[in-house]
Order: sequence, then structure tokens, then C-alpha cells
Amino acid sequence: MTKENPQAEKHDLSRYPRPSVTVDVVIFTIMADDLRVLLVQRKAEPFRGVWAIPGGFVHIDEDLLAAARRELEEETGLRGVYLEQLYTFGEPDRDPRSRVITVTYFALVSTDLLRGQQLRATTDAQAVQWFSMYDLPDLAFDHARILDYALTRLRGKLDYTNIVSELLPEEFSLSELQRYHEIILHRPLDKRNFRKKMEPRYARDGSPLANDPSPLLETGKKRMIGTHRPARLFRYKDKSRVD
Amino acid sequence: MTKENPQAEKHDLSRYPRPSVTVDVVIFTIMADDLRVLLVQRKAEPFRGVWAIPGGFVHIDEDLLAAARRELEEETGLRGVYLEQLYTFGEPDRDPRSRVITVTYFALVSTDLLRGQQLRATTDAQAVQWFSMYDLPDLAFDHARILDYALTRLRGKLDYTNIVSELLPEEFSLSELQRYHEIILHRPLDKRNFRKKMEPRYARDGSPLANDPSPLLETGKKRMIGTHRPARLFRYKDKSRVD
DNA sequence: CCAAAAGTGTTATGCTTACACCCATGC
DNA sequence: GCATGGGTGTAAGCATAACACTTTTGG
Repeated sequence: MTKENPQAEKHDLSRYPRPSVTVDVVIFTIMADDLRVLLVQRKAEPFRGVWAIPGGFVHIDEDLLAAARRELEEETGLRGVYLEQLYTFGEPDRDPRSRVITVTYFALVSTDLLRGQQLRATTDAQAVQWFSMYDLPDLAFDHARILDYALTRLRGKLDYTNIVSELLPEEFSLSELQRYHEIILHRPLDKRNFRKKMEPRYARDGSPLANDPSPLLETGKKRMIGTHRPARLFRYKDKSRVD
Repeated sequence: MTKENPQAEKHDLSRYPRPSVTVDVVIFTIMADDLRVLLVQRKAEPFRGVWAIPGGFVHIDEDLLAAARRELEEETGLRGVYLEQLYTFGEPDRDPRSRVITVTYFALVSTDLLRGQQLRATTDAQAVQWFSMYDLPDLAFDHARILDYALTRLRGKLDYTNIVSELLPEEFSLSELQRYHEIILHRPLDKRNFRKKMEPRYARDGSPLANDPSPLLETGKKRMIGTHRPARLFRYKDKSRVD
């Protein structure tokens, strides 16, 4: 209380210990036909040797989002990635050592961005590794709950945002787009219905329809892989924005 | 960084100053045909005399939600109220004095609960007052943005949750329910379409329909006010739950 | 019988779901 | 011509949106 009174505030601030504030970043990607999350193996107690979501302390003059970006970059070397605040967890005993409040974020990185990037072994981790969301190891602290929450949020946003565009390469076929949705939702989707919803519509003369609700743009290019009919390629009209 | 290394952690924690953590609680109610929010007038600098969202420091062993409940009770005397975490704001300069990270919540209190409750003048506030969301004073810090965010969230949840039940009395007519929706959305709704969506459906013999999607239960009671046709009264089958 | 709010139905449009076969390509 | 993934249409059911008059009550 008494944030509103500077005198009382000084009082409070000197008398009462402050909690530590960390950011933890749930980093998702799609890889090998699977939804994966980046975890680090803890080098020290508590939970030594146990896998955990990467994260760390917020610096005193650092924005929360900036701290999340920094953590992400430390682990993956990546910048300019989609990040969204998830939730703030602050149960007093979530860290057995001391009071730690963690502001969680989730990041979506496309296979494109990841290509050629090395995962970095940071000083506080024995190892860094991608895990399937559908086959997770035991996790430190309340991190299982955080992953759960992140997955729910990701799924929830799938069908009313462009969020999947952050995981896809710039250009993709409708089958690939559908596959990404299926991997995230973890269930099969009907091909014709999916296309009906996603595909751009054209007027009779082939010109782009004015009030087309589709988020996609047909590039005109085709992709040939293997020995079958080539697929048309699409792009998202707009990339999703951070919340 | 280095949260994972206890030695490095001690280092960090002693070397680096920690931010203060507060909770701010956006308290909504519906009153006099209007959506209102509870604000306090600051007694001290900065922003002395300016209106602000009630809030205060999180105690070192106190859960975030518990801190929000405490703030709420300090201002309104109310317990057992719907509270939901909104967002965490942590720009380094959002408080000119020092680094303050605020975890925001929103609370929904029904006119029923409020009846007979006194607003309390706390030590750090000159005054406490309900303001119309549609006619707000200037606000301290980034509080205008927080209110904005809270309103967006409330509106977004209106049509896929039972959240409005937290603002209503136990029993209400369809007209009242519609009025609450209109007040929150700040636009008129079609009466027949609204009822089609909300009203319970019955089989031909008048028995309650098995797969009725309506969230409402007809109580059988009627309410007579004034000199016109009495309205049927309804209840929500389930109350909404905290996120 | 008047004032006031409660209550009520239809049509058009568009989204959702379920479902099975033909097409284009390289070899 | 075959293997492989790309590509297509229709019908039923359901939600949405627009729109105006009748019913019930107390005084």
C-alpha cells in the first residue's frame, strides 16, 4: 500500500525486502513435423540437471519486453522475433530459494530464422535442446504449468490472428499451412474446409475480390518438390503484431 | 540472466537493485445505467491530486492475487470478488521516482455487493470515487492505458464467457441483461436477436431441452416494477471462474 | 383506455461440417 | 502408367442480422 505517498514509499522500500523479478521465455518452433519448445538444463541447485524454460533477471533499467528479447537472443542468437506477454506468476513459494516473480513471454521463431543459427550453451545451463511439446521431460519450478498456459494461448490465437505466420517461411503452400495448424492443434483438419476458409477468392474474371476475407495473398509462384503436382505458393498479407 | 546459478544469483541480487512490484486493480461496476471504475485521488507527489487506479506494493510473502484482493478490500471492504490478472506493465520510466513493475488486475463487483458498503478513504488517498468509463478525468502514470486495456479485455470476454454475471444481481430480467451488455459495449443491441441467443429453449412439452446452449436458467419468478407487464427472472447456470 | 416495458417470427445471408474423387507432375 | 501430393463442390444445419407489432400489467 501507500505507493501514493513518497515518504511512506521510502519507508516501505527500505524496510521491506523486494521480490526478484525474472522473465521466462517459452520459445516455440515447428521442426520435423512437430511443435517444439526450447529448454535449458540447469547447472545448479535447486533442480540441478532438470530441464527448464530459459529466463533470467530483469535489469533495473530494462523494459520487460527488452529483457525477454535479451534472453531469447542469449539462447538462440535471434533478434526481431515475435514475442508476446503471457502471464505473471508470483506464488511466494514457486522458487524455493527466495521470492521470485516471473513475467512470462512466448516467442515464435520460424524454421527459416533458425536455419544456420547455433544454440548457445550459456553459463548457467549444461545444455540447450529442443523438445517436442508432446513429449516433455520433467520440468523445474512451475514450468510445466507455464508451458501448458503458453500452448493454450497459442492454440486459442490460431484461428483469429495471423500468429502462425510467425512460424512459417515467407512463402508456403496451403498444405503446409494446414499442416502447421494440425501440428499446433494436435488434431487433423478437413482439407476442403480448411482451404475454403483460408484461400483468397477471385472475381469471375480472375481479378482479386474487393472484400476478400482471406489473410493470404497468392504469389503466383509454384513449388515443385518430388514427383507430383506443384503447389501454389502464398504469403500472409500482414504479419501479426505484438500484443 | 544466470538465475540458474545460485552463486551468480547471489551476486546479482546483492549487486543489482531490484525493482519494486505493485499490483493495481481496475475495479468495475455498473451503476446508474453506466459503467464505472473506482479511482483514488493521490495525496502526494508525483501526480499529487491526480486520480489513479488503486494499488500498492506486493508484500514479500504475499501472492499476487492475494495482494490484489487486499487492495480491493482496502478500498471497498469487499471480499470474494471476481479478479482476473490483466497484464504486467514494466517500462523503466513509468514511475518517475524509481523502477516499479505493476501487475494489473481487474475486478468486477455487482451493485448487489456494493449496496451498503462504504468506500474507505485510505491513508494515501485524498478521496475515492466512482467515475464513468465514458467520462474519465486525467490519470496518473500510465493508468489511462491500463484502463483502456481493461475495457478491451472486458468487452472481449463478454460474448464467450459468463463474466457479466459478476456484475449482475443473482436474478435479473432479459432486458436488464441486455442493458448490461449495451452499457459495457457502449452500443445498442437488437432485442430479438439478443433474446434468441440468450434465452433457454424448451421442448414442445415445456420441459427443459437437453442440449440447450443457453447459459441461463429461468427461475419461474417474475418481477413487477411500475405499471407494465412483469418480466421473467433468470439466473446464470454457472458463475464465471477466475483465469 | 393509456402508458410502459415485455415479449415475439421470418427471411436472407453466410459460415460450418461432412464427405470422395480427379489433376498434374516426374520418372 | 503409376505414385505422390495438389486441388476441387455440394448439401444440411446453424448462427447472424435486419426489421415492427402485440401482450400484459397498474392505474
